[in-house]
Amino acid sequence: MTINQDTFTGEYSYSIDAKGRVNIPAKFRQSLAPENDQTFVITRGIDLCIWVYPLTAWQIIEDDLKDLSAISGINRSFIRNTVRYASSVAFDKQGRIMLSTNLLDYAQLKKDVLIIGMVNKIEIWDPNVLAKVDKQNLEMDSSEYDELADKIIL
Amino acid sequence: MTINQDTFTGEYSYSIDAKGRVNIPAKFRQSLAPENDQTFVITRGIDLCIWVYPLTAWQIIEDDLKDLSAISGINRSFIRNTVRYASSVAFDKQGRIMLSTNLLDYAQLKKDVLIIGMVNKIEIWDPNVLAKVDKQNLEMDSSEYDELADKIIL
DNA sequence: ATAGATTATGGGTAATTGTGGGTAAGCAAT
DNA sequence: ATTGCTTACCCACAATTACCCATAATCTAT
Repeated sequence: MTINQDTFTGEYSYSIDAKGRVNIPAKFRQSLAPENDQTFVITRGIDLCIWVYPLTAWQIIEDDLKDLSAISGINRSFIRNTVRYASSVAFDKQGRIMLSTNLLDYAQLKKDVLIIGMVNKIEIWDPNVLAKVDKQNLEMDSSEYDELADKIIL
Repeated sequence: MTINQDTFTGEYSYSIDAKGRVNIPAKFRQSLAPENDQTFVITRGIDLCIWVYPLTAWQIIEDDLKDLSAISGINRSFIRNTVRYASSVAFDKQGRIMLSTNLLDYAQLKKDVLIIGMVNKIEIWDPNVLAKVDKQNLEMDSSEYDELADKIIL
């Protein structure tokens, strides 16, 4: 049973094969709405990871970007960096997608990867890189964190 | 007769079988509202235990998380840490759910477990770990406890 | 107290999943 | 056109998971 259409949770460890393919966890594939045509959009994350969106979710992001004024320099560079590395990929019969060397290099991916559901998108991490980021976050000021936790009652 | 839909009380002792399955107490299953489709969401607790939510309760948490913008770094790490270890599981014809090795390790579960109703969610504990936590709490200053007593009238 | 139903737990089998590799089709450069 | 390289589409297999049935223990109601 899936939680919701086009939403993803959980952490899975997978491996990239010699051809640069990774499996998308079966649970994630099953929760992908049929309108997406078994297609994701992959791009650079803000963190050192790869972001994976359902196709239709990405289309909405594109529409939002269109509304940003191009006069602001910040807007232009934000648009450029978000869209620049994005490409759509359908998964094959075994449920795998191909990752470009560009994205592999950016996220410093070798063989083993962690795939993490981030509710509306998916992240693909190198385990060591993520561990480092986790550690940094722990050392950060936690007051903002507590504020968030106050709003979202577990 | 159940007290309320999607609320859980009481303590039960169960065992995990060789395949990593635990039975959800019949009383808990019966009080689970039909909208949940016999499905729970299991994740790491803040304490060293597993938290088990009714599906619909978890969906509310997810919806709140969806409203957080991924541009803020603190939001990203909050979402990641909240959702990372969560996955949905439906119980089988015998009323059991499967626990991932990740969660089993985190909660230090061996064979025997204690399943405790926590009103809106369920906790799964290793008996020894829980005993240790109970003991620590007893040794703590009881002033906070008294504050709570003001708010909730038993 | 007894019979019948329900519940907890164990195990067998079929289906799914993750992973590896093969081969043909497309593309670029010579 | 030919060569070399990359990508798309198959097939294969081991391991895991889902689904079914069985049995013993416990509970329920008369």
